[in-house]
Amino acid sequence: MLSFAEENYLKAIYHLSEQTGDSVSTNAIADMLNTKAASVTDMIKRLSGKGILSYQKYKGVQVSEQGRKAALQVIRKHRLWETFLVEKLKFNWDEVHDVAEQLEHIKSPLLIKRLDEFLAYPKYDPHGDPIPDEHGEYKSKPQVPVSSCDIGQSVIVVSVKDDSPEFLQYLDKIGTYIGAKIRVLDKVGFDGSMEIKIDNKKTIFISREVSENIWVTG
Amino acid sequence: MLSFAEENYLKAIYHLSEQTGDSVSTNAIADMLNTKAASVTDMIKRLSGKGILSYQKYKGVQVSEQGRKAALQVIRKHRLWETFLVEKLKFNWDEVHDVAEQLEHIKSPLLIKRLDEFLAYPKYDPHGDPIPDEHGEYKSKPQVPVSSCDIGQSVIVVSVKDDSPEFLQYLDKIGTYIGAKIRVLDKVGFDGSMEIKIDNKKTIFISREVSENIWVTG
DNA sequence: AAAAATTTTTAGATAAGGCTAAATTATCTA
DNA sequence: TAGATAATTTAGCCTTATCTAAAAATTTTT
Repeated sequence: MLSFAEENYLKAIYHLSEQTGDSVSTNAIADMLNTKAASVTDMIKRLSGKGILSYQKYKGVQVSEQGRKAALQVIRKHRLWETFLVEKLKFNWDEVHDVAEQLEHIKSPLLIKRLDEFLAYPKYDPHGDPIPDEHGEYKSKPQVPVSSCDIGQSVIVVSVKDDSPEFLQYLDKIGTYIGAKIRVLDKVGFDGSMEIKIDNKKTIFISREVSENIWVTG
Repeated sequence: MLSFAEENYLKAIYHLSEQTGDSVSTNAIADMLNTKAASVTDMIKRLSGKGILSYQKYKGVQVSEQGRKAALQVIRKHRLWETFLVEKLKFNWDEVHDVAEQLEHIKSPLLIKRLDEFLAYPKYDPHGDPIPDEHGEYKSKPQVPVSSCDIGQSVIVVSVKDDSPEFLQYLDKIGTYIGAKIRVLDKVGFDGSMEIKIDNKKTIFISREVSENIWVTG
């Protein structure tokens, strides 16, 4: 049984290893969790001792198969709770993260089973991310960042890669949501910004950073 | 902001002080929380320092007004979650306690506000206990233990004072639930047991202990 | 009211989790 | 390839929450 803190480390390390595909560095973990490298080293040792991570001094860590399964269960809980908060309790998608961060650590298999049932077995959370099933299985929709789309392309928003309140509130303001239609009107070579039309209504410019965080499907 | 452990102590002490009306002893707290007197002494000091309890060495503790308010908010959360689990997630009333014990510590005023709304502002939890509102106000139904009823009296079950799975499963087995009708057929002076008829159907004997834990209204 | 029993507190440890400062190892650069 | 720089680990300390054993205070008994 993992503690609250151990689960948070595991989740962060799993996400980092998914991004890079490679082993994860102590500093990267410290940055993500807003903690210090020394604390990370301590925790890495404990999680290695439990068989959750494999670790070589000074060489970074990798998530073991056992760790991967445990991480996916935490992610499953997080995303189910986010779905609950939005679908049932009428939270806005920018309000759910911190609460789900707490709820994901509740220990009760029955609770998660029933919650899943109550939500009618959702496959994606409010940010478009896939919800793993009880075996850790999930399927992602094929998707690419808007930044990689060509001029003239019309696409549908599938997920957002940053779920900070600031970014999500910005998306609300420009009328972008999961399922919205985006047409690429122009790309500015200079700074990578783009001109897009949303739902055949508003035409706006988005920065490169924004275009890299909105993911779409053809 | 109280920690997980502090909230648990406060809740236990509040419940004990409600029962006795008096100041609460270190040992009583240790018993209720399955911990040691020494640990209780430490925690009492910390909670006193925070103004939650008033405390005199060797003389037991009392809950301050500030402590009372904080305790009622934890109890409110606990009972709202229990209601959610039974009403929405189809938990049985004997399955909710441990999960609610975890959920009650989630910190999010918005979550509780929305949960309350989602449940349509329930006044009583699945065990018949009143749910305090956001100001800590609540009204208990007038009620007495079955043990204090007279032969021939017909009453309605309003609440149960023990919410251990064992007791609740026993109540399920004998067909007793919140709202059930009980008629007292006989009282045995020897051991305080009683013969009762439930919903005009089953006639059974219940022990004194059971009759003291089922509360009813005339 | 003194002795015995019980309750409560203190003292000293332990484990989880975190920090700072110093030491060590890797990596980059000239 | 040697120094410089950056990343990582170790060492030592802090806090929270728990424990056992011993000391002190309160109650109960005789």
